[in-house]
Amino acid sequence: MKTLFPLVTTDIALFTVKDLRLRVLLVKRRNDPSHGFWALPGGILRPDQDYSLEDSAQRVLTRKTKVNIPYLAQVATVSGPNRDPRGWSISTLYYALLPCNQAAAVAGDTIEAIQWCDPEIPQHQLAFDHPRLLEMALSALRQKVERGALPLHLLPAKFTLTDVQHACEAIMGRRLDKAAFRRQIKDEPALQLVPGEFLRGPQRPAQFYQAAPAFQF
Amino acid sequence: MKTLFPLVTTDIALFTVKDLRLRVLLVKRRNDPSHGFWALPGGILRPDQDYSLEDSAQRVLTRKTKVNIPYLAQVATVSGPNRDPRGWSISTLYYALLPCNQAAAVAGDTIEAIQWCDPEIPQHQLAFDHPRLLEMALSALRQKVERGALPLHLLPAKFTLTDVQHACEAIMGRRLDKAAFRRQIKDEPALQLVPGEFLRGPQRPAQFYQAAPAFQF
DNA sequence: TCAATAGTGTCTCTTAGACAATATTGA
DNA sequence: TCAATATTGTCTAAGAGACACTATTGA
Repeated sequence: MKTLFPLVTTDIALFTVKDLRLRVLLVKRRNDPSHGFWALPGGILRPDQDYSLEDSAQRVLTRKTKVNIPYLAQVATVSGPNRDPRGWSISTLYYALLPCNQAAAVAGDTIEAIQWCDPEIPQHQLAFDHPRLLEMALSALRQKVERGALPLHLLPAKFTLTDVQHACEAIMGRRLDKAAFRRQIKDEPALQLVPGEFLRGPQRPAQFYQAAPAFQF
Repeated sequence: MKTLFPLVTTDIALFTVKDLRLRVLLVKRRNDPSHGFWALPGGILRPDQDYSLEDSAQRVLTRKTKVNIPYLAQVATVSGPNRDPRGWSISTLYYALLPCNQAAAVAGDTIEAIQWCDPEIPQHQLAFDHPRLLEMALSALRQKVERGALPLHLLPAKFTLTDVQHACEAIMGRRLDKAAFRRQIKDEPALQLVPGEFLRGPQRPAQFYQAAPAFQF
């Protein structure tokens, strides 16, 4: 009964930063619809297994990519009779952040391949309305950082202030002024100095920081 | 099969400004579940009638209150097995704006009564998770105005700059500085001066403005 | 010493908030 | 003229951006 119950799904834009560049995870679909097309990872809600849409997104992501995600944020819900060939459907979109050092995702069930792509220069034609979804997710992430949130979920457990700045620059797609950036985050309670720990190299050592225990992006 | 298909609904926080105070529309439910309780207006998605969730919200609102709404904005989608006694459900929340001079809504089908209430001092115990939904909707509306958007949908076709300021003050719940407010909106393309038209009274006349044709909140 | 990056200081310009001054009407 | 509200001007403090300066290490 396509017209009685809509298809309820979640889609996730999983972001990471590799080599100072923002990347989003795309998957190549093994099954219909859109078999062989690239898309954002996503899947159908299972009320018998999921406690919420966010829970469903988490489960779908784990099954498709074998990675566990520390942070999910809801972006929006799209809907309509034509966005999925299977009929009237709604999809709740999330974006997620993954530290670069955990981004060794592998293809899981129902997936032919995965790839970390530049979210602004799509090298694949995306299935369904996923071009628009990716745009919405990136925009939501940027707005959050624009408003001063620190994307610490993209970083390893210990990081330098320069690392934080580089992550923000990768997200925003532009260079940030070092002094202004540090002034902004100077009194940020999310940042905890790790006493006595420094990143060393052939230059002045950089103080290590960590996310505060209660930190939420 | 409650566990196979979730119940898909929309809920709407419809705001207006009466006598310089922000008000939200609440309805008293005539049917189960939560018969006799007050709640945000909302209803079940009908894929055979609705072209989108927003369309569904619009339809539900028209049926319940006999008012047609010029603006709907999606806030978020909530979900889970326990938020509605009928079983696993999802609800997409919208907020909407209605000009004060069109706020003569009447109770429609499935509604016992309606009331315009202070969204911050609930005089009724709300059904389901609607206290939280109302809080989310109000917060989303305030953030939008905080970022400089002008809630012209709350105003009649022609209005003065003081009217705009009063609407913003009602939403934000605090007084705004007149000079600063006018500086901010001075070059706002959404505002069009109506030449030669003034609000007159026992004081200096106030210039009338209207929303630009392409205006979207 | 030098190269390289960390971290800080300074200057300017913009803007928000507070507050005051001026403008224009009807009565 | 007066009361009342519209509209504009001024002062100050805070913050962002640009840029340069100092600090500290390994080699």
